[in-house]
Formats: sequence, structure tokens, C-alpha cells
Amino acid sequence: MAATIKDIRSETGLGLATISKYLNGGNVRSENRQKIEEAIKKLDYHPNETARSLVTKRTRTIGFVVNNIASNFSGVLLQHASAYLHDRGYGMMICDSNLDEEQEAESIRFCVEKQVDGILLIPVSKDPSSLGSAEKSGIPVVLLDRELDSDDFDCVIIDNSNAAERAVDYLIKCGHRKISVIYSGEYTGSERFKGYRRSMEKAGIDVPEKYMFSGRTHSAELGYNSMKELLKLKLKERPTAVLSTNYEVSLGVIMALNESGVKCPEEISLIGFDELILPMVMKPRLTLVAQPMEEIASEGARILLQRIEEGRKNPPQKVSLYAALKEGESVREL
Amino acid sequence: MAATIKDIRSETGLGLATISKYLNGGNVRSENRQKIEEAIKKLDYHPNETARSLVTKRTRTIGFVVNNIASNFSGVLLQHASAYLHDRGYGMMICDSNLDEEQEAESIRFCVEKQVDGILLIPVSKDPSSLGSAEKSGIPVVLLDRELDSDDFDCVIIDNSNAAERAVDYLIKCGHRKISVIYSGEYTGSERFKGYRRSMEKAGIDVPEKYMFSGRTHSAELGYNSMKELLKLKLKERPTAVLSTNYEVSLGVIMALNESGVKCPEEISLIGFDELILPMVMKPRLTLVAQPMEEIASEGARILLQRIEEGRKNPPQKVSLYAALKEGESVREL
DNA sequence: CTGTTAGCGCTTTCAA
DNA sequence: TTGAAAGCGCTAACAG
Repeated sequence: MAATIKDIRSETGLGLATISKYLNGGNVRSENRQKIEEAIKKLDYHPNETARSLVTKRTRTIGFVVNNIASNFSGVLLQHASAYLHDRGYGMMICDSNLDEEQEAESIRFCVEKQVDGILLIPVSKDPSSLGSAEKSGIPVVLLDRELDSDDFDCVIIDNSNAAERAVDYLIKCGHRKISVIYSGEYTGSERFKGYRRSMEKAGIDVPEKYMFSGRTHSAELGYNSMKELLKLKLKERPTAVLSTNYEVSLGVIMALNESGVKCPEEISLIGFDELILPMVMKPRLTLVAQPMEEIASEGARILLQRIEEGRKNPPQKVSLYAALKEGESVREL
Repeated sequence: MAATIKDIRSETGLGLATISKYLNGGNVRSENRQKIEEAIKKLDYHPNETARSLVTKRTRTIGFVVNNIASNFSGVLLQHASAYLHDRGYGMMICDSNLDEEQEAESIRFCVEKQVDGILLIPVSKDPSSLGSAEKSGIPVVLLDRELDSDDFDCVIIDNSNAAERAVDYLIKCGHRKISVIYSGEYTGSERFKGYRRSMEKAGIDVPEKYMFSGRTHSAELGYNSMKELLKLKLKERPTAVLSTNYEVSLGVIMALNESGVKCPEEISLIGFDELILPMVMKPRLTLVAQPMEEIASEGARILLQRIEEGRKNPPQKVSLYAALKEGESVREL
């Protein structure tokens, strides 16, 4: 049986309150301090966090509900968030929504029951009504990577449409006019698509339907199929450049190119999103929009902890970070 | 303020014990059952897990200490473990040791203080003395992906040396004799190296020093540098095949090949480990040893939960799973 | 600065 | 079956 604060009392003859105060960094006569420290060492005492939580109503644990735990993207976010939180004494309870709305709702409920102090969420559904259960319990939620229709929650995102716009501006500046886009239907995908359209309109370029591909998910399959489709076009009609609006889609696109033996950037230019493992293995190095992963995670965690401190007295804030375009070698100047 | 069991009492007029029994699935007169259920719905009551844990001494949370949370490998393990545990009502507290022994020790201590019921660990150090703190607290630990020098803990691994041996056997069967190996110095790497040696010896092939590369970590850099080194050899001396003993190393090897414009498998054959994202984007598809990721994770979790139930009465078990060689197109027959 | 006391919300004897 | 009461290990008034 592990030692308790009462054992420390028997050992030192002091009162519980004094010991508790010492444990929580209060002032104690140095003579007593010594005694307590000795007893702690002797009995190998560790405070029982559960008991502590019961009275303080704080678990010093936050829940991280991830859209897809196996993906490289959330892995990196997880890494940074976990580092930030651990440094401040917080633990991280992880739940995987697996790109499924129902599992997302369940995960949030799970976190609430586990009495987490706050929730970090990479949302799947546009309007997770399940968030209501967190709100009712007074558990703050911070959204990462995408916002919801309602403005009720703090969120940390990048300006997706602007980033995509700059990416396409760049392609146009390089002389491309036949530019295809492959995007997923959910939030980030459609935001990025908006940026694409804006840039094309600005340049006065009409986009034929056959240059635009969209799918339901962030999938490599979407990228693969779409690129295969594009490669079926007559050479004259084939786009000279492609904007792939996320990591997984880029993987699919590259697969298709490799399989067909079409060279990038000689025959077709490519620009993608997210600087993860891929750009390291790829040849040529992919030109891409790099999201500030560490900042997204730590800024989100910072806001969450702050919210835990101050409650809902301040209005929800929306932090929009800048995502830089990193030139690689996958775009050719025409 | 959230409703408590006492509110249910006021609402129903029943005793606390009866309500508690109902909550824990005990037998209650159906009349009372009804009353309780109504009250729960009306008050939106959720049991306070913290209070529950304080008395039952079970948090229904397990700690997962990962060697590198951002890696694809641990992401996939995490996914499966999390699914298995959530299905059984367990939460997962995650800690990243970041390939650092000190952080590993800290993570384990953190989990112990958080009162987790058990720990799943992908070890970094060969002998984490920090595990002592878990043992002392009676918290069971199950090792994933590698074992320790001591046999004191349950573990789930694959037979690394045997898997590597089969991979090299295959290369030899394909007519290769000049086979290089790139491995990391830690557990899995050196086990796989043993398999390599065994296979080469069986075939009576002498291996020159310059064909063997080892580094301290699982890094892409090691793969990259080693392959670059190999490519400096005169064509006659250059190996016809390379065994890369893990995912990250393979990435580095491929980078080096791409950069040098050396074709695989035409000019050099390659065989790797771990069927993660890479094999999907690569052209040609990599021939590799596929570890049964889901089985490793769920088997580990299963053993852990079982250990939590039955304590230490049974001796530690070592589960060694079979890893199949999956033929891709990266190995050429000579 | 110190100690006594009353809970936090729940489970669990034990007697009814 | 049910309920009263004790207590899990700790913190937080409060009075000294």
C-alpha cells in the first residue's frame, strides 16, 4: 500500500494541513519542512492525484480528440501539444475519432466523463453538437486546424484560402495558366478551393470543369484517381500544373505520376500542402504550403490553459496563423 | 454544478447505496430502477469518475509511453491500442519519450503519479530503471516492439532476427550475393542485423566491412548517408541489394537513390521493414517485412488488461508474432 | 505558522 | 433488496 499523507503525519507528528500546505508550496517553518522532506523520502510518498482532483475539481489532464490518430499530420500536432502540456504539469488523454462523426461525439463524451479540464479538438463534423455536453459541464474546448459554423469556440487555424491563393498566384507567376485543383469536400479542402478560384479569377483565367476534382475525404485515393483522370486528357488539354490541397491527396497524386512515368516538374508541375515526411523522400522536393505545426499546437494548448484559468468571461478568439509557401523543385517555370 | 448521486437521492427518496448499486449494474427493484433512471435523465447525471477512482483505486486509464509520437509507426500502434482500450471503457494517457531515456523515465513517473492502472511502453533504453517506480506501485507494464535485458515484464514483439533472416534468404534466392545492410544500434536494429548475418553465413557468403552500416538511431539520416557511401564504391564493388532494417532508414535510402538518379530495382535492389505510408507512394513498390501492427497493439493491450485483473501471479509472458515478407517490385532477380 | 474539522462524490461493509 | 454510516486521500476554511 502506498504511503498517504497520514503516514507522514504519524512520522512527523505534524498536522495534516501543514503537510498539505508544504506539498502545495506554502510556507512552513524550515524545521518542519525538513521533517516532512525526510518522511517523504523515507516512506517514498507520492501525493494521490485522484484524491487531490476530487477536492480541487481539477484533473490537470486535457483531452485531445484527434480526427485520425494514425496520420502524420495529427502525430506532429500531438507531439507539440504533448510537449507543451507536460511542461506545465498536464497530462494528455487521447481519443481517436477516426474521421467519423459518431466516434467524435463519443470521444468528447468520454473526455467529459473522465473529468478532463479542457479539450483540444481537431473536428470532423462541421457542427459537433456533442460539444454541447462539454459546454454544459463547463469544460472549455479549443479547435485546431479548422473552425465550425458557429463562433462559440476558440480556434487556431491557418488562413487556408489565402494560403491556397498565394500558391496559385505563384504558379501563375511562373507562367502556368492551365492549372488543375484536387480538393476534399470538408473544411480545409473547400477553403483552399476558394483561394484557388480567387487567384484564377484575379488572373482572368477560366477554369474548365474537367480541371476541378473534389472528393469526400482527405484521401490518397482521391489524389490518385484524379491525377489518373487528368493524364487521360490529350496532351494539349492536359494542365501544366496541379494544386493538391492536402498531404494525403499529394501522396495519391505522386503515386499516379510515378506509375504513369510522367515526370515532375518537366511534364507537369505540382504544389502541395504540409511539410511532413513526404517532402523528405520525394524527388524532386515538393513545393508546398507549410503549416506552422508547432505553433498551431502550442498556441491551441496555451489558449486552452488560459481558458481553464479565466473561464468564459472573455469572448472566444479565433487565431489565424500564417502558412508560408516553401519553394521546392516541383514547379517549373514556363 | 453537475448533479451528484445525492441529487438523485433527493429526487428519488432512495438511499445512496441503492443508487450506487444500480449504477454498478446490481439488482434493484424495477420500480426503483425506473425512478432512478428518470432522475438521471432529468438531472443529466453523470457519475464522477474521479470520486469513483478514489474509492475503487482504479482509474480505468492506461498510460502509453511512446518512443516517438510523431512517427508513423507509433501512430499506427496508438490507433489500434486506443481502439481496443476504448471499446473496453479504458482511456489512454499519452506520453512521448522522444527517443530520450530521461524523458522516458519522466514519462513513466508521470503515469504512475497519474495513477494509471497499467502502462504500455515502447522502450527507448535497454533497461529503464524507472520501471521500478511502476513496479513498486504495483502498476503492470507491457512492452511493445522490443524487449529488455531482464525478463521481468510482459512483452509483445516480432521475431526480428528471424524476419530479417528470411528477407536476406529471399535476396539470396533471387541470386544476390553482394548484399549490404544498414541498421540502427538499438534493439530492433541489432536483432535484425543478427538475422542478416545468420543468413549470409548459411549461404557461405563473406561480408566485407564496407557493406555494413550502423548508427545510433532509427534515422533517415543513417539511411541517406550509408547509401551515399555505397554509391561511391566502384560499380564492380557496389552491392546488388540492400537490407534496410527500418522505416526511417528506408526513407533515407530512397532519398539518396532518388538524388543520385540510381534506379531501383534495375541498378540496385532494396528490401525494407514496415508497411506504412511509404510503400504506397513509392515507385516501385517496396518489398518489405510487414509487422502485424494491429496485432502487436491489441495483443499488448489485452495482456495488460489481463495483468491488471490477475496481478503478478502468473509469470511474465513474451509473445513473439510472425512478420510476413511482402513482395513488392524493389527486388530484381539476377 | 499550525492543527482541527468538514467535506469532495462515490463505494462498501453491515444490519435491517 | 435496501439504507445508514464509514471512509478513500486530500484540500481548505477556520480558529488558535
